[in-house]
Amino acid sequence: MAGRGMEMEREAGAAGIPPINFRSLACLQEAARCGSFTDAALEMRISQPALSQSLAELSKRLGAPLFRKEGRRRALTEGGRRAARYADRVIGQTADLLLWLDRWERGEVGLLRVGMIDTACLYTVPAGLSRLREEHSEIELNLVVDDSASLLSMLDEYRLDLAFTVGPAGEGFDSAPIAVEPMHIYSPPGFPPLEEAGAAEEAGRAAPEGWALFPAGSRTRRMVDQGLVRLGIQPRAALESANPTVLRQMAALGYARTVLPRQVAEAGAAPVLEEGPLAALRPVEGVWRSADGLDPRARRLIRLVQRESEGEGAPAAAPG
Amino acid sequence: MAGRGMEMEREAGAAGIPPINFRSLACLQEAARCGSFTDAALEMRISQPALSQSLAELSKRLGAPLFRKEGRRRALTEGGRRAARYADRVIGQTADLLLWLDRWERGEVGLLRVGMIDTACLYTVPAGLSRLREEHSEIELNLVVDDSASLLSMLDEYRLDLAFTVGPAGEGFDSAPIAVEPMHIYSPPGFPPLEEAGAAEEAGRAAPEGWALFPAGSRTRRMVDQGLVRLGIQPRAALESANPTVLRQMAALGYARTVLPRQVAEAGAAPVLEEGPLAALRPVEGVWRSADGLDPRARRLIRLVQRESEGEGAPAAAPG
DNA sequence: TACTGTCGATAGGTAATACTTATGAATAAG
DNA sequence: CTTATTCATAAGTATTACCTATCGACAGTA
Repeated sequence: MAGRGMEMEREAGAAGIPPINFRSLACLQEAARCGSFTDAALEMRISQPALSQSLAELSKRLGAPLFRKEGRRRALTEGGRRAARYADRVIGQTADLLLWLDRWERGEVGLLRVGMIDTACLYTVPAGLSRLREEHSEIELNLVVDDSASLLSMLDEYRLDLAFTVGPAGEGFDSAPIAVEPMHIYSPPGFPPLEEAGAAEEAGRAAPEGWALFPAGSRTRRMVDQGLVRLGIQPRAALESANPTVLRQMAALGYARTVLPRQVAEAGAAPVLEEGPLAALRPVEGVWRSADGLDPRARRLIRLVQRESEGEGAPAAAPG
Repeated sequence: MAGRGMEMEREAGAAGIPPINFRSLACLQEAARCGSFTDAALEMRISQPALSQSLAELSKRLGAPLFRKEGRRRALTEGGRRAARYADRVIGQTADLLLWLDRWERGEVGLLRVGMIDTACLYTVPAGLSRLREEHSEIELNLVVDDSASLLSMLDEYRLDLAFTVGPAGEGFDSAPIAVEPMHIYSPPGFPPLEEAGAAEEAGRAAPEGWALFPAGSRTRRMVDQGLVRLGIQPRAALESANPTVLRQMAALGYARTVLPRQVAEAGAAPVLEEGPLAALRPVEGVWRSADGLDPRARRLIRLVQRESEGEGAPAAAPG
């Protein structure tokens, strides 16, 4: 007893299912259809003995005779007919699975879990999402709106396949550029000019007007703060919200200055806010785990979002 | 290019179905259930590398990744989940098939096509048939009533699995004894005694009374004719019918003498016929093609028929 | 930081399978 | 009786499945 080490005793392999090969099921199917082993073998492009042996093996493994001799031909027994119907079903289901998997690989079906920041959800992505639903209604969408940091951790925990966040994404992620949003300072009408505000700070007096800003610690807030510093402004946050619409509303009501992507600021019915200088250029990216590569459905969405926002933001480079 | 002769070009093997092995589906099923390759391999009683490779092969053949790396473990992809559900279905159906085939082999389910001659249907077999339907309601019965010769040719043409006929069955058939029916001459009350009839024949006069007999050419008729000859009788057939009830009725109405199995003759409400001498011993047998062996369902039926008719006919020997 | 245990992948080798061609036996047809 | 057809068997090779041994990656821990 040389060779194949037999340390492991094998008794009830798997669930008692014998090692049936799909080819033998296809053989049975063909043989049942053709009514002849020879023809079935021709049809399957294997030799007649191969088919013959395959069916003999199958019969042995199923533990029942599938054919009986009838003249020099072989005819299905009742068990054989049943097994053939079973083979039809199984092969049909397999073909279905293969078809689905193929379409899945191509990104035509399946689940796509997308996270996005508010402005992406409000302005950048929805046109692309609509197109995706039009063109690929069989892609099931799960949407999450949150801030960039949360989205990235969800991505990392495999709770998302794709996130539209403020770049750069960082270690372990790949990304495709989607848009660059210019963020300007917006003031309510009648507010004192910005110069004066800066001068007040310099003179050691408290600036009279507060700011409505993204939450401290958020990516956007960091960019905005840096931009304002470059402009010589040290803003006092009178209100913080992750919701840019809230910020605009506060500014529009005259409570505070704010810094917003232009799209948000201009979204109101009337242009109630006065656009000040550019404070930051906020890059929005489509982000995914580099370890797993870009999900085909996500790739489709990114392409559609880029196409829909063409000319609006940055010139989009093709993803992944 | 030595070895394996490759005369046959292979292109689209079967229906494009790759050679998937059921073991690999069971591997997928277990891996999905356990959430760990190692545990799944233990569960399946194969080595971890075997399972790992089996899944890699499966993935390759299905043409889609089934798992993704998640830490040092592997987690199902969406395609993997779908494939796992598919594996569940297929393995379930296979288990069902195996179960059915097993019960089929044991003769507990399936189709049984039985042919029988009139008297068998009327007296010999029905008790056993009832028992079979009681004990094995999942055996589907197809019944045919015809004469022995027709039944045997149906048997030969694979249109029956079992026939109860007048023996002996002959070449290519096996049989089990069921009963031996004594066939007597039965005369209507008031008919001239048999001696006179025989004497009339001898004297060259036409016998005044005719006979109601089984059809010329039938097995039973041949036996009856021989029996009557041995009794010195050359019967004139006034009426022929394959239906023994018809023969009895004709005799009961006083039109003719007849030769019937005693069961048939005594079946009428009142004993209107007078039993004469024994003309033949008709053996009834359960018959099947020797080439295919006795169908398990047929075996069950034969046993039940023999048990039910115990002591009535011949002592029954166990079939095949 | 390095040590250590766990999980899965890879390498090398053997057994089991699946297929090939060549040929034989049984049946059907001329 | 001869010939053709259909499937089974035999002998040999390629492919597949599985084993043991070992490695690399990761996570927990000192």
